[in-house]
Order: sequence, then structure tokens, then C-alpha cells
Amino acid sequence: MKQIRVKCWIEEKGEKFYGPGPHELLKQIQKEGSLSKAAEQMHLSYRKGWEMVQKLNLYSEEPLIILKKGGPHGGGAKVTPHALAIFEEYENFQLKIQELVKQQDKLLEVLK
Amino acid sequence: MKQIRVKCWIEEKGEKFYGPGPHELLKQIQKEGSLSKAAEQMHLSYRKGWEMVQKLNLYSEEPLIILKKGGPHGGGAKVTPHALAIFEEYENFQLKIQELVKQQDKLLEVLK
DNA sequence: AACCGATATGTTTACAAATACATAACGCTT
DNA sequence: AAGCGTTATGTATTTGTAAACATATCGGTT
Repeated sequence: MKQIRVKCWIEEKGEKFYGPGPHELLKQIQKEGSLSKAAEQMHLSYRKGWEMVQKLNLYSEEPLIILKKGGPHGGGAKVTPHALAIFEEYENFQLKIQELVKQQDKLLEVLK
Repeated sequence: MKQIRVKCWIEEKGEKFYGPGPHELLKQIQKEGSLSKAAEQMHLSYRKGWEMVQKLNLYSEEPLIILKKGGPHGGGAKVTPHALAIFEEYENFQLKIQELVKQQDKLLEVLK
């Protein structure tokens, strides 16, 4: 059985800014409070996760993720309110897309 | 200025079957009547184009593209009616997605 | 039979992305 | 000051994908 798949992301000047990867990373950071643990959950190297954070913060006027080193638990990662707003609007958009996908009977019918 | 981008494709058992690449390939084959010329138009190696054709035909009960070698013009490529039906429904779906994208003011507003 | 333009296919090369590994730095707690 | 867990960062390795190159094949035209 064939199925329709859709992926959406946000670009700036042709550079990817926010998509499924960063979205999942934000979710895991909220849950774990740590970038290294978030990366581990995603089966992602810490290095790659760190680079994603840098890019996210670089392409945004105000940071999306605050990283702190040292301290009580050795450091940690936190998601800003601005990031949370993006997270929720992206989630919302994805839901709308999924609704549209569900209506594509004609496309599925033509596939053999 | 940030912008929303969407990509959609069709899968079967986790394997990509039809997406932007094959879609463009079908368009070029219709125009050129030749796989090699179609690949050239897309800045794609002939080999890669040929592999796409094999995959398209393999994952479909009836073929999407007929390749012929030898003959008056050395051979050629032709798109079947079945392929044309998929092509048009995919095109249609993409238009609907673009309409949805245009309505996402809230997502764009939250981006800085 | 020679030629031509297209398909068919194996082998090699190049490149980019992700991973793996190693090590340093930080700052609070004890 | 020693220890801990985390962030920070350089280097090397692996992996997967696309391109490049080289031939072979086909079948109609001349």
C-alpha cells in the first residue's frame, strides 16, 4: 500500500533554518534539559546536535536555545519562550498538512 | 525574510516511489522524448536518470515509462497514460499544499 | 554493411554528511 | 582542591550518494 508523505521546513536565503530535525531536538531538550541527552535520544551525535543549536541561534534574532556549562548538574540546555512559540506554530501547521493529506483519495486511487 | 517550504512524495514500504525528482523527469521526458536529453536538462547523469526509471517501473504494477533502443532516432523514451495520471494528480496535490502554505501567516509572524 | 543516436551497464572517482574519537573547559558541590 | 556532568571543539574515519568515464548494445537508415 502506497502512502503520501510530506515534509516541511523554514528557510532563509536558501539555507534551512527550522525543520523536522530541529523540531524534534527542541522537544527532547524540553524533556531532558540537556543537549547531550537530547542528542542521545535522537540517536544523534552530540556534535551534530550542538551544530544544530548554533545554526538555530545564528539564524534567529533572539536565541532559541540557551546552553549553560558547569554548575550543579554540570550544565544544561533550555528552550526559550520564542523557541516555544515557533515549536507550537510548526506543530500546528503540520497538523493542517496531515488533514490535507487525508483528503487525497484521488491521488492514492491512481497509484497501482 | 524567512519562507515556508514543503516537499511531498509517495512511499511504499518505506521506499520512496514518486517525488519531485521523478516528477520533473516525467515532465522532461514528455518534452524531449528521450531519457538522455531529459537527464541533461535536469543536470542529472544519464545513469541516475535510468535508475530512476527502473525504480519507477519496478514499484508500479504497470510501467510509467517505456524506453526503446535502436530505430529511426536511435531510440527514445515515452510516458504512459498511467504515468500521466499520476503526474497530474501529484501536480494537483502540490497546488493545494501551496494554497495552504499561503495561509500560514501566524507561523511566519512568529519567526524573527 | 557501415553509421547514427539512443539505451544499457560495469567500474572508478569525487564529494559531502554523519559519525567516531579525543580532549579541553566550565562552574558548582563536597 | 578534587570530582562530576555537561558543554565546547578539533581531527580522523566512515558511509552513502552522485558524478564521471568507458563500453557495449540495439535497430532502423543509408
